[in-house]
Amino acid sequence: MGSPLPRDPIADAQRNWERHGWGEVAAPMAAITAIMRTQQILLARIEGVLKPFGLTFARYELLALLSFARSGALPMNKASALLQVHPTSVTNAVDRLEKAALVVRSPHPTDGRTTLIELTAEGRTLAKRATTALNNEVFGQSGFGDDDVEHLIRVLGDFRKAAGDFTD
Amino acid sequence: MGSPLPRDPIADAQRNWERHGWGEVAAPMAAITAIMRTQQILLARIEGVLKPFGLTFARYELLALLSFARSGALPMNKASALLQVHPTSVTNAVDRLEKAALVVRSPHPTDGRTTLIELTAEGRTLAKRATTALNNEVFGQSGFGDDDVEHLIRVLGDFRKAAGDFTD
DNA sequence: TCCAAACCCTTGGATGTCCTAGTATATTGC
DNA sequence: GCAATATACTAGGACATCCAAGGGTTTGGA
Repeated sequence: MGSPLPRDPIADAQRNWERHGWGEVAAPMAAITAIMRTQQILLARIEGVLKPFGLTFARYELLALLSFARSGALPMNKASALLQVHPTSVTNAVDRLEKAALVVRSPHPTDGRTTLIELTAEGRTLAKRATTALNNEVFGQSGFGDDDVEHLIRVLGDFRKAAGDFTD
Repeated sequence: MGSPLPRDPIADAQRNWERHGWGEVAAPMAAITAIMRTQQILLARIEGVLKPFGLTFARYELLALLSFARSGALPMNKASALLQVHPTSVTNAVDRLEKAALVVRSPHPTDGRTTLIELTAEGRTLAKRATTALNNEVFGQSGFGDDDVEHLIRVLGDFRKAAGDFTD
């Protein structure tokens, strides 16, 4: 999107915060802003790897989730809960995946309100290939050291738990 | 969006990765997924605080950036570079901020290609009020410990630098 | 039994992000 | 000096996310 900046804009923001008497919260502000930016970078990498497969991250996540379900199928509301996104986002993703013949919608056997999302054979194959690509090109080269990875998992796990993501 | 899950879905994903022979990259995958989810949570909190001000995070960031510029004005391309977003995203944000009379577009004095974004008095006031709210309600209660904040700033800073965000 | 409340999914709308052009203005190089 | 290249912004389109509403299905209490 652009060439590297001469200075870290987030560090600058932190200095600005301190300069304006908000020193107390300057560091958390910087950390949070860094998380936002890191997410943006990671998402771009992931989308870049998935593009050749005709997938976006949202669709890939759903595909991967289904591929781990014992039966290869999940109710939409279950998928929404596990992916932690709004139900309408799942509807959107399923619409597109279904058009691509990677999943199929089927009625729930006992609950007429519920719709099951089912992986097709092509969907399962594509999920596997996409996962391999992501593992090789993104997760396997994250750039984070092993210790930092462990630390991130712990710190962000605590944060997510405190935010009400899960009980455990 | 939903009640807490009984188990951490990211930890489950990590176990699934290991179970499928991708143990080498399971941890980075979990860390990256956690970053994505954490960003989602933080963004929701921030947007919640900004909503009463009629602002979104994208618009607030631009407003805050301008409020720190010495002259209260910046060329659009400069803003795009500093915020690390696509130029069209800045166009979009400026359109809306201008409709709200928080900024004004003005021609660059010497370069006819460039457009300056200028903070209005209301824009400056609103930026200040919104910043106070964010500091009190989000950054001041991030939930991250001081040590974790320092660690995040360092680790994510290294990551962003390696990703080519800045030279420094 | 039966109706109200709860739940599930979808549609429509608002935002934001990116990409791909297209237009206008500057700079460069011959 | 002028053409070719580079830069700056914007228009249009594809996607994703959320919220608000609406229609169908279940559940539960009177």
